[in-house]
Amino acid sequence: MKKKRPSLKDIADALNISTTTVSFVLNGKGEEKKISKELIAKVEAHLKEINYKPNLVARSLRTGSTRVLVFMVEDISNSHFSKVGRIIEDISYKNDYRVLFCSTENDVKRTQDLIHLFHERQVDGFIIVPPPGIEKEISYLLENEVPVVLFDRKIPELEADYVIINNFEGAKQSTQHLIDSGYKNIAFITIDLDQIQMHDREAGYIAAIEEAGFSPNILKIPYDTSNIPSSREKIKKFIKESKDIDAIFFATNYLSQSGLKCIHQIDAKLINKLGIISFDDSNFFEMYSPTVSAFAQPVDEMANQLMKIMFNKLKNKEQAVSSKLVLEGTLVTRESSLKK
Amino acid sequence: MKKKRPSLKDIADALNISTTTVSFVLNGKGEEKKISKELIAKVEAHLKEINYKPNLVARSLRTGSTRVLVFMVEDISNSHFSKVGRIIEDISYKNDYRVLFCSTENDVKRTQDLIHLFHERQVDGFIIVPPPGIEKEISYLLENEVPVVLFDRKIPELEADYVIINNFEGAKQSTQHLIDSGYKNIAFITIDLDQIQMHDREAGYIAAIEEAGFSPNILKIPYDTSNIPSSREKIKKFIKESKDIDAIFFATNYLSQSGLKCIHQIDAKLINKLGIISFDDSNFFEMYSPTVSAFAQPVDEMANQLMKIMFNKLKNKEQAVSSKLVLEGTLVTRESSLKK
DNA sequence: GTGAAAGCGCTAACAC
DNA sequence: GTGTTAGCGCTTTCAC
Repeated sequence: MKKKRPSLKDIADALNISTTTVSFVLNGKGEEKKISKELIAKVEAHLKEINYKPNLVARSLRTGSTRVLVFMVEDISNSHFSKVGRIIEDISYKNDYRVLFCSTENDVKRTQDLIHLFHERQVDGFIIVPPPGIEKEISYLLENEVPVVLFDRKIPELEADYVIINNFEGAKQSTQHLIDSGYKNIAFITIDLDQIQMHDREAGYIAAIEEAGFSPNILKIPYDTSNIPSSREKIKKFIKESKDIDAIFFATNYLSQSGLKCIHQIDAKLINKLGIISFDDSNFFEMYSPTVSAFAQPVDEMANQLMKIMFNKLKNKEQAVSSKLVLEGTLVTRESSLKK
Repeated sequence: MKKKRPSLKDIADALNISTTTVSFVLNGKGEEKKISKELIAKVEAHLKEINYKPNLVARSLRTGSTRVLVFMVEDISNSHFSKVGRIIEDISYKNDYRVLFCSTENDVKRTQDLIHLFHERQVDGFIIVPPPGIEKEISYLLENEVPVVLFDRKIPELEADYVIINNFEGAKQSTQHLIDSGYKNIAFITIDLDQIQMHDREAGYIAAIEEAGFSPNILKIPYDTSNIPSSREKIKKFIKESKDIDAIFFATNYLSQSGLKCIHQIDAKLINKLGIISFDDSNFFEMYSPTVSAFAQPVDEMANQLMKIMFNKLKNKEQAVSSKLVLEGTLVTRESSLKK
């Protein structure tokens, strides 16, 4: 026998008052609406007693707002993204928003599905790390005036707001740091993806290398989450075949982690001969032996700026204040990039 | 200037037909309701042209169903859970359900919030790996006849359905395998959590050890995601201080991974002297050197059974068919548990 | 101070 | 075959 969930009306009937009154009390507008203290107390007691849970679907239909934001990143298990996610979640909770997380796996089809799914369910805003090829869906959201903030990378053709870092500068500084430590034959291992942040990192590496009068040495791995072992093989082959390399700059933190395993598997002592630096920091790098240097993104600042822009959009739907932010990261030097 | 999103009514008006007709076509009931082929085609063309997206909040309010399920696990980045999650997602999609994933971090407060959040938003069903202390919320859901299936562990006091494995048997088999390989001094490293699956694994270990006439040697690590380094220290200390240990059985895959790092850090050659087996498999174990033996849960079968029970509940809300499943896992022997 | 009632966008029973 | 309409549970304007 099915117990129907109590509705506002059931409560109003039980208490012999109107739904309006119950609704006001429920939303903490009792005082404001000058409902008597006693009535408020009575209603609240009853709400608590029956453990009333409002139907948020109905509320959303009425108010047009779900108070839900989505945070779509490449891979939520990547510590860079999950750290930012965590801060975003905290800020949102404080402002009475919930956050749904999801991983796009950098796959357009999947991302499209996710965007439609959430848009149809009326989420209030999107924070997206856009995979290549997603321009159309993003413009669709923009046309429909759904708040969108891009993160980690921008889409140059699009009038969308974003918070990114200066990838070129970061990569250049990282490479320069290896050069300053005395390394002369610095390889760059990156992901073969046509995305602006990857191009910028590569360009930064090349700029530093050429300024120093060295020659670039680049390995590009296909982006393919399902095929980690084959990436490993490529990295191993590359390292084994280029015996003269004395340092490696990895373009992402997950590449660094794969790379470190490869280096270890080739020869347990090899890690002590190579200079290593990673773009993007990771908890793992502090625990590794040797500790691994990294170019760290300002996680806290990024999350805060992201939410500032998002809340601004949420509040002033009309007013299109364009916010395009390029932040600077910091070089975190640890043992792996000291001169060996 | 805000472009209002078109509603069913806008379409009906534009086409000079009723919302009913549009609704039927939209839901693929055109044929069934004997709407003329031409009209169907016309409506579909229009829907496509304006890129109509139904307001699923309104639909949910009307139908009482969101076609969303939640999958709540300890840590979605744990490969055991994410594998099951992936299969669940696939099955759900085929049945036109979406799945939301979230991590409870084994924290009651967080899990309560999550359950309320989703329940108020009217999700259709919950698949939950219950953290200790969550009994009350689960019974609340059950009382409200919300479909719930527990996973990975049961709550003995509760009349909730579940799909788990035979932890006792698995742990016993794993331990026995190490004994059969000739190890005599087998330690068990587990998590200090008052949860039945952990007790069962410990009991299985002890049973095998005592049958063989050996004595148990157990290390319990506090469950605390935020404090991985201190867990590492405990494991290292334990291994260093018990010089006579010749094998270790880890109670979870994440413990095994921590443990392997510890062993490596103590002495790179140590791994070749110790017998190792892990409860729960992981992709990582096949890549490691040596490859790591594990007691694998039947991921595919678990996910399928889980969804079978869930769909059964979803379809027959009334009929309470109790489904409590205890599946058997399989021992996957790899290099780490061969006699050294 | 409190209540009546409209309406958010959709579905589906019923009417014609 | 297609249209009319009630109603899902809630918020909020307006009336008293």
